[in-house]
Amino acid sequence: MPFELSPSRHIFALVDANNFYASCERVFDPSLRGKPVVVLSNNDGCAIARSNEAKALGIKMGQPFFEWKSMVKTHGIRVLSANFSLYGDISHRIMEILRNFTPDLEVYSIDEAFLGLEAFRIDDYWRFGQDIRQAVLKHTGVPVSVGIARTKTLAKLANHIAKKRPGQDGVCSLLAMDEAERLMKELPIEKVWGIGGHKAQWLKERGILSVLDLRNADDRLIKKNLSVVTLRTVYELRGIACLDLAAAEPAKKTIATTRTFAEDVRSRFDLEEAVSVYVARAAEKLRSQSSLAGCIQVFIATSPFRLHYYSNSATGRLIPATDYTPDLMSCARSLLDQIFRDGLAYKRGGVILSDFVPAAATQEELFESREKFDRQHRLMGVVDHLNATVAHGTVRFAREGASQLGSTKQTRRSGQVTSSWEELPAVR
DNA sequence: TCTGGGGTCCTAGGACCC
DNA sequence: TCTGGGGTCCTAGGACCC
Repeated sequence: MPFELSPSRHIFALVDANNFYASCERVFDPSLRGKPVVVLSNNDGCAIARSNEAKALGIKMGQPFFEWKSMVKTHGIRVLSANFSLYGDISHRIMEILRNFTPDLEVYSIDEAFLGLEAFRIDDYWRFGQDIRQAVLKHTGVPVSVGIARTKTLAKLANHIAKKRPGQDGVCSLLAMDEAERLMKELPIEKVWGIGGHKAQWLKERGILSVLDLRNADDRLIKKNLSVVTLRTVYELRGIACLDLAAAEPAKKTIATTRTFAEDVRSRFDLEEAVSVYVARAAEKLRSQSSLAGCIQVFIATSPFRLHYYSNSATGRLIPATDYTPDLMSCARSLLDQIFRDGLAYKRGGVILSDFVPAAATQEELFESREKFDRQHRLMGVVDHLNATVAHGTVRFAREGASQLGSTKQTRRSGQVTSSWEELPAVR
């Protein structure tokens, strides 16, 4: 058997912010409250967060801006470029508040976390959920919803109910199984964590329509056709925990920096500049988790929405594994040579690092020059420190260029109110 | 005209080996 | 008509997530 079959004795709470990016914007600009708010992706391309008012207008997640631009004036929609440093900062504060409720905390994404509660004696879970909501709202201004249940998948479902069902007041517990069954009967399967469009379609064609149907589905049918991942989901719906709380953040196995360019890039030189910027950024992330990369991949592509789409990538091995930006840039440049074709209008590009080893591990190949390695390591340490403490981009490599080629367009961004002294809000 | 970015896990199928 | 068998390792691509 792949996992234990006994009912879970865990208790999970999933805390998830409501319309997180839109709510963050409202914290520092009260004039956004009560109005439809939409936050845009890089290059102001498409909607990545919507307030409830904007959702009610029919603007979809991921929908391109130009498709609903005409509604902005008529409905008074407030449109903003993404301000990720602000969201990251507020996210961090929320997680610290949640840590006061339990040390068993898994930060699952920028706007949600699982809490392990089985170690506590809690008489009224609904009340407990309300306490969490009020603490986060009071200290950050961001509204959150809380779902409580015996498995992570059920806690996710509970959170969905907490958000959508009137009268829940933002909290829902599925600890009482008969109540859980009643609600499952009403919910369609695509609301389940792990059931995407493809699997939902397949299941519906076989008459499995509600969450309750899925919970009662035949194990063999699920495993044979939809893999063990979905079988695990079905077990979780039955209250059998297959997913544990991951309190420690695991090191990443791949690190990517990819962008859609603000404008077409045509020349080999300009493309190299853009790729170098992405290498520098990816290498910085690599060093922040103390890894060395053994593999680097570079890709470039023209617009997939135009004729004659071209997309290609090249992969190189790094021997020995490294986190040294200049070496990564040299390798990226020769990879770019392999895939660059003249005469095309490039619209996207990126760098992906993988095959990591811990930076602390003894590098057998390094006996040639331990000293050189140490020198490089110190240099990168200084660069990272300056960019982290003074301002990002304080120190750059010549190959990154001085122009803004390959960078993104953000014409509607709110201020750096929490991360820049100059823009700190004044209270009167 | 205008269409995001960064991850994880699993599976199928090819290469290779004995 | 008939074309070994079984194992491992690796990679590309699919599906899903936020």
